Amino acid sequence: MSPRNSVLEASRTRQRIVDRGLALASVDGLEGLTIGRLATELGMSKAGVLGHFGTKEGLQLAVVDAAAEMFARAVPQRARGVPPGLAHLSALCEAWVSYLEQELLPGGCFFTAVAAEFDDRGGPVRDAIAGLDSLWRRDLSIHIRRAVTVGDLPADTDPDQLVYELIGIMLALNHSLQLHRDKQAPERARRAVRRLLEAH
Amino acid sequence: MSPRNSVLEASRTRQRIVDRGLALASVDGLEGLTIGRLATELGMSKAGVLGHFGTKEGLQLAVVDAAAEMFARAVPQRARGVPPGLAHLSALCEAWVSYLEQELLPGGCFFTAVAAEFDDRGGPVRDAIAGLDSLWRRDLSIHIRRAVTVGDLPADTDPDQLVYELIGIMLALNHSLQLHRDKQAPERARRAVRRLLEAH
DNA sequence: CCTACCGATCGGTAGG
DNA sequence: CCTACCGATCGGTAGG
Repeated sequence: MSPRNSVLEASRTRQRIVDRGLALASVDGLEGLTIGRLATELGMSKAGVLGHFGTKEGLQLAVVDAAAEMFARAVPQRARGVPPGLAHLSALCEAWVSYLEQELLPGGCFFTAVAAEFDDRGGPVRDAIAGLDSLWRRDLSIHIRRAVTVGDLPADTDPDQLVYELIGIMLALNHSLQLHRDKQAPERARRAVRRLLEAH
Repeated sequence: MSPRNSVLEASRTRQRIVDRGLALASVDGLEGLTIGRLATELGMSKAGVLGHFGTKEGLQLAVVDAAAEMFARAVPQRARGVPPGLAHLSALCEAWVSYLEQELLPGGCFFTAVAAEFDDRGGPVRDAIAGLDSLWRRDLSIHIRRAVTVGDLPADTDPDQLVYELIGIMLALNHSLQLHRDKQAPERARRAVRRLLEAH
């Protein structure tokens, strides 16, 4: 009854596949995400799923893209109206903490999971993940330097060091939430961020 | 030529399997660790490998045990001679940083990788990982409290908060090393630890 | 978007 | 510790 869909319907189907794939991959990883399971859960055939992406790697890249969009909406776009400097940096961190706290995906932060998974491999998927992480680090670094320029942070602040420590706080947050279901973790993260930004 | 080995030979074979399994799992995860590949790399049959552990889950648990032993040798046992208090805590952190810096396993820190992998599942493997992580957190917490008692850290120190932030530093270290091959990361970690222990 | 199929590999078992 | 095998599932293709 539903072969040969219109272009619109096809793109809607593609979106459905990617959304479900993102949820599955956040739990089982991008390698554990299988075309067969995705097809079953969506009530489709494997060929129907695969047709939208060509190969499994194509599917994985589409899922990474979707995760990046979700992160962008939840964190940097939330802080858009906030004026540059320490206020903006704080807003970014707060959005970041609450993004992790909300657990929008069943398996916790997608990027933490797939970064650990693709860490030590080569290929386009790993490159996409590393590239997005680099972009985010650069984004953070820019806001830190802006806060220094404005005078909100001392002139001898080392932006890369601060980026490093902020990332650590968020990695620890995801770790505590996922592995120990520790409900105090978000508050610990906020305290750590506060202490870090005050100390500098 | 080699069926029916002696007990000693059997335990040696088992150790060979676990060691290789640990290296493979640090790269591909505990689920990506397959009996077939392990057998091929060791020049054995699949049944020969599986016989030592019964099931794949048994193999996974044995590998987790081996990783815990490796970590214990590299970190807490290194700090054994150091007197309690801040000195001991600092020694623990330095051993921890250099354990990650050395990259004894091809895939980086085994526990970071498998924690992210088994995060959101159930079962004995997840429980083993979470249990070991809890033990290590408790160990750290004890040394922090000891440093408070001795007067090396202020009386209002929150041990769990400090544990949280130390773990973040080490997670960020592994992340930077594995995803970006960042050679400055160990020095950043050391600086972060120093700042953290001085601030308290 | 489907059915029908491919070779390869998975974890695991029987039997020796 | 081996050979020989099991059903299930993997990613992917042919053809419509």
